[in-house]
Amino acid sequence: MDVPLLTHPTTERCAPELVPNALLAVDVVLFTIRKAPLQEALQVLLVHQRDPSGQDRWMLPGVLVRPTETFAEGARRALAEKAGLDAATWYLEQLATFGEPSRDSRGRVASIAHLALVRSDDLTLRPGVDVRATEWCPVRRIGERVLAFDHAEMIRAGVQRIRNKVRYSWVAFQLLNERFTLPELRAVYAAILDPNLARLSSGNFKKAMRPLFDSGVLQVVGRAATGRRGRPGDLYRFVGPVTGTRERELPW
Amino acid sequence: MDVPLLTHPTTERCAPELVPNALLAVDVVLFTIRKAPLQEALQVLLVHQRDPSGQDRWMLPGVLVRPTETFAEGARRALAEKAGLDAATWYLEQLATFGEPSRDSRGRVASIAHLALVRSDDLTLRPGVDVRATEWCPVRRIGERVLAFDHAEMIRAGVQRIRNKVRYSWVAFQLLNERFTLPELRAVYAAILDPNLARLSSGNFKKAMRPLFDSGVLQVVGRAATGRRGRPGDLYRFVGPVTGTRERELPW
DNA sequence: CCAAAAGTGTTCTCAATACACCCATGT
DNA sequence: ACATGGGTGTATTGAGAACACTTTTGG
Repeated sequence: MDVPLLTHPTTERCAPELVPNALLAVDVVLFTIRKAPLQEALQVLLVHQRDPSGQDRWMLPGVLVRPTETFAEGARRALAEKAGLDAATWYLEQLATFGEPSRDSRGRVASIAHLALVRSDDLTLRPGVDVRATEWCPVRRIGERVLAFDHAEMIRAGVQRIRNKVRYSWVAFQLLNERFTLPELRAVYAAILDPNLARLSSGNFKKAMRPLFDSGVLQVVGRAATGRRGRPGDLYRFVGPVTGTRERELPW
Repeated sequence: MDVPLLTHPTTERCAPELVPNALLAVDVVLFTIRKAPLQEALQVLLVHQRDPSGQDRWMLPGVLVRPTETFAEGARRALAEKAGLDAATWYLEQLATFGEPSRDSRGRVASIAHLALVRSDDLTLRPGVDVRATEWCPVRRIGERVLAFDHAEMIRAGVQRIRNKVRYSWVAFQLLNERFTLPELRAVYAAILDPNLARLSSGNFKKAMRPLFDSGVLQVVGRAATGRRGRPGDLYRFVGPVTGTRERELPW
């Protein structure tokens, strides 16, 4: 709630300047799809940094929120400062807030975890000043990493969120280039939901995307370059709103 | 993030006690189903209180988070202190965090909005010390109320959350008594999702609940009392976990 | 006896899957 | 030529909706 617990009706009437009781932070769970076996294609950005105990640990990129910036601005700044990424136009949404009283030894810290998605992986990671290293870690291998704070929990929440969201919304396109083929799109769904999905026939997959064609948000824009074996796929472009949702949710 | 932005490596090595930069609060969107026309059966708890500008306004029950309590504990305390409700066993989950830099004139306040559900409405509301009045407001009528802060937005988020969640999880039972009839259960779904759902035949509704009977989480425990017109329905009991989810999500 | 409400069973429809077939490319 | 992978069409199955029918209560 937002009303002072000051039971003293002293400085009533207008803005009595309350005393801050906590630290606000943002952490970002940034996912991308990278060229790897389907099982490990979905990857998350980690940074190697000193944690409060003085140990070097893997953690999510994050910063303390400035007094005048929004959470979203803070999240994008975290990607810029920690990994040299310009996330100005990337998909970003709030995930959940983690604030167990004991989560940080230095005081009460509440961290607003965010989920971010980036198209393709042709990015150059540039570790920030206080960052020793940056890396893409396959989500399936997160268990092998020891993460600082409750960041493992944040990543779990992020995976759960994107697994749900990809089934009823259009966020999958945020993980693809401007122009893409249906097999590439299928690979995104397979990497996020279920590798077995790759075995689904291409015809049935296209039929599942039928509503998108009918509503015109998926448009043919050419033919894929010829380089791999077999017939090259058609190229498509997604022209719908980022926040759009499907009428019927996918059955997988 | 959780690492100090203190670029000075002064007090490095262990817990340098950071300076709080914000106020943490929790607000609760408490829903219940009350005896009213289906359109207005879903209602939310509001309290009448003085806001920072000195005006009396309707708002959600909320409190500032204490240094040693969790967000959930704070949320339950808000219901206790503002409306005299013992929410110790009620369903409660985090919704989202609202923290626009300008949302409170008194400083940077981040409020972690929570969603709570309570079975039935045989509760006695007891306004807290700084509360002028408490009331259940039909969600459909929220537009008529002028709410403090961004609490209208919080309620929108709460409605959206429960509309989604009721379709793939078992939270609907949190809005019913221990023993209930299928028509009562149908009324809950109709009140939350779509009043037209009440026209769905009882047979089809039971078929939609088929998986719950098969898995044994819905058990017959008797026959409803005879008082209304028509045949009384069977009484059921829900014995599944609160956090359980459906395999297949409801088609409505 | 009739109307109203709860519960049962059957039919119809439509969408998801499986599968057979056609097309384009590299070897 | 043929294997590989993309794309199109058709048949089959299974779940949801509509509806007819039985049961139990109050008027």
